Amino acid sequence: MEKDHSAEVKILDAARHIFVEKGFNGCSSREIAKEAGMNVALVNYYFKSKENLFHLVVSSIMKEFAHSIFEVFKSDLSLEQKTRILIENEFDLLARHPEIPSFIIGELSKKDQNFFQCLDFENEIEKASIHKQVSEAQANGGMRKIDFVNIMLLIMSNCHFPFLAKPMIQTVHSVTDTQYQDYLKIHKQYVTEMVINYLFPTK
Amino acid sequence: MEKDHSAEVKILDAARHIFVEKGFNGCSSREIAKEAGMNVALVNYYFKSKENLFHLVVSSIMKEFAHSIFEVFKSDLSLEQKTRILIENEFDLLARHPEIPSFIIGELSKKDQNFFQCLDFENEIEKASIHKQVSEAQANGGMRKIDFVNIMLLIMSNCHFPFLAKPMIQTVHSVTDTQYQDYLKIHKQYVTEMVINYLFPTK
DNA sequence: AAAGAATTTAAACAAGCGTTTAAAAAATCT
DNA sequence: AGATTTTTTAAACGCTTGTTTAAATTCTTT
Repeated sequence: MEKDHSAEVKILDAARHIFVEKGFNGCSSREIAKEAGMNVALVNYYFKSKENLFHLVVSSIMKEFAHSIFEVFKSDLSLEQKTRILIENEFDLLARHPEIPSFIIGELSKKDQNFFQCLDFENEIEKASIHKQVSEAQANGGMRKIDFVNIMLLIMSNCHFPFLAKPMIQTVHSVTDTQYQDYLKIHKQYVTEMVINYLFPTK
Repeated sequence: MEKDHSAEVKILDAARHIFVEKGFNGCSSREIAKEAGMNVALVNYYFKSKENLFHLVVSSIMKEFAHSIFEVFKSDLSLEQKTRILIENEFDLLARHPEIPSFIIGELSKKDQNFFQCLDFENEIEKASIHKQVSEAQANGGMRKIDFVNIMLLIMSNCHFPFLAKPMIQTVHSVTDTQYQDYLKIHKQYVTEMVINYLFPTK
């Protein structure tokens, strides 16, 4: 028999919203249940525990963000084009979910690291055979010889940090939300140019 | 009369250690008091409330990091040299306190932004007259014409994110602590070269 | 040494926490 | 329609939270 999922989904949506806004320790099961319009006991009825619900929320968010990256890895493009699209996609995705990076960073720093190894991103990277494409490009001089981890670190640093540091920058430089949007828009262009120039120097 | 500060300092040190490790909502006043070897009531006797103690801890941390930056701003060097030293200093400071960025980012995203405006960084920036130096360098073609906020965003992104993303990268790429240290060491060189090349293109 | 102020303590406060229970309500099946 | 299972509910569980109180202790001053 099929059960009606609406209660489960309502709780999951509310949990995602509240966990992201306040963190695991910054909210209560009752608060999540209230936002979902449900009784407190239903949280544990459907999801066993607050911790388990949190685990599900974080996993689904990380999969969403990882999917966006792996789609580009798997596409049939040059590495330079992949880099451009990667930056474009990250800025777009982050503009739609600007609060996610600080949530992930903040929560992941408090939990043990083995907590999310089940997602198995290494397998996905392998399937996209992006390592091979990088090695070949570096062998024929089309790309600067840098380890793949450092390449991803360079790209992701420049995409994610502007969103992570938004509250910081706004405090330090007295910037409004609208002004910050403008900074982000032009910043994407700077980042693209800087990273491409560095990774593909012969161009 | 002078009071003995040892109890106050012990609590402040314990608070900094535990707040940074577990976040404001991730620890209790009793836990802080226990680490300081004091009675719970002393936390409120000396610091009025947990929130106020937290405020003091965050302010002192942010001043420490800001000081390191303003020292470079105020020095008598070219912008290119300042950029090099800024990156060098940030990587060194972060290597000594790798858990601070994720603490600041994680906690600042949950609190209201006016919370820390009392630190008045804008005044410090003004005193260092860094804006003037940038304008002049950009006028005579020595530096790419980018707003100061975007310049700082470029530099800080590449310094801080590698420390923010450490748990993430280690999960995704199965990297040990020692291996990650090596990635960081070489990454500092990449970042310096990339940022300098981009901000001072004629060199 | 006595008096007064500052510090430290154990105990208690109400409130909120995650989770469980057992009964009520709704839905499903025969 | 009656029986059975699934979903929802209110209430309670023991425990921890930040904070306060009032008594005990230590220190300082006279």
